[in-house]
Amino acid sequence: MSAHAHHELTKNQALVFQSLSDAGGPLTAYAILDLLRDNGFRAPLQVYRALDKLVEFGMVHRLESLNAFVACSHKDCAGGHGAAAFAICEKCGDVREFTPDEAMSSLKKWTESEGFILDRTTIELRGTCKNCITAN
Amino acid sequence: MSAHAHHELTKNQALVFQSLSDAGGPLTAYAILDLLRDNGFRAPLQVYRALDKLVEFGMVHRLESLNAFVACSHKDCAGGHGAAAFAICEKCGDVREFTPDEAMSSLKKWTESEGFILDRTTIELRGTCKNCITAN
DNA sequence: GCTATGTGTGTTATAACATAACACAAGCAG
DNA sequence: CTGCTTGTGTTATGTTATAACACACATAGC
Ligand SMILES: [Zn+2]
Ligand SMILES: [Zn+2]
Ligand SMILES: [Zn+2]
Ligand SMILES: [Zn+2]
Repeated sequence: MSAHAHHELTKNQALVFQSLSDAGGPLTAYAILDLLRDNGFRAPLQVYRALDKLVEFGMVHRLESLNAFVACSHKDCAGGHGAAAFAICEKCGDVREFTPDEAMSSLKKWTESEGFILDRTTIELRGTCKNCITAN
Repeated sequence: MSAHAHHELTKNQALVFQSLSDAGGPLTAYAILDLLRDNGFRAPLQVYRALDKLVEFGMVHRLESLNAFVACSHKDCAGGHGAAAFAICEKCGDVREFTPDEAMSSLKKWTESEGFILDRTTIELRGTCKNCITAN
């Protein structure tokens, strides 16, 4: 058994999370809405409210530079984790999540020296992924 | 004289840049539009087109997590610089730009080990600034 | 039982952010 | 002059996100 208890998801939250997991990549709120119309979703708020909770739970991350959302890449992510970073391929749209521990410790040094209380961090790298380079 | 030649700004670009410089903080494109109505601006595109160029020149940075734009904090910034990071206070809206050299070198190590060609980087820290803490 | 409170939901409408498409003007290279 | 590039002005539209209101359900306190 996992050391972390899974959050109890409501029906809408579970549907939104499943859409993101199945997609295997980022989706906009409106793309999720279209995927879930057959499940009774009719309005953006139904998606945004579920996303708000999933982000709060740490099961979904928001990609600020894409205005999109992605399921956390950690298997059965239920409790969230430290800061996440994302490498976003401009060619194929692939998104790789990783944990930038060393970069975060450097950024934290800056915030501490400045007396800035850090709440959350956005780190997004735009570029070209390995596949898209070798494929030329 | 400066070692860097200043970009020749068009009238619209100069007006937009001046608005951002005078503001001393981030502005949305529509806020800039409102500021420049008396100067003949009538439509968002006039602002966005100027902003595109100013960002390209490196004189203005886009804050992804705010959908806003801010003048580069470097005095008479004319040629751009390496990656920038921003500490954004959630209380007062203050934005501090800094150069996260150490964090960038760590992130570059990751991209190189993954074969990811890095094009540009977004680093935005959300939290509470020193002033807002001491002021409680 | 029956309130009060909190959370989730459904719906309509609207706000906020960004781009498409077209026409025209000015500068400059061939 | 012609063709090209860059900037501009305008109208319309597309995309992302929230406001406001009504209702359903569960649960805690009396
Ligand atoms: Zn994650
Ligand atoms: Zn790729
Ligand atoms: Zn700068
Ligand atoms: Zn502050």
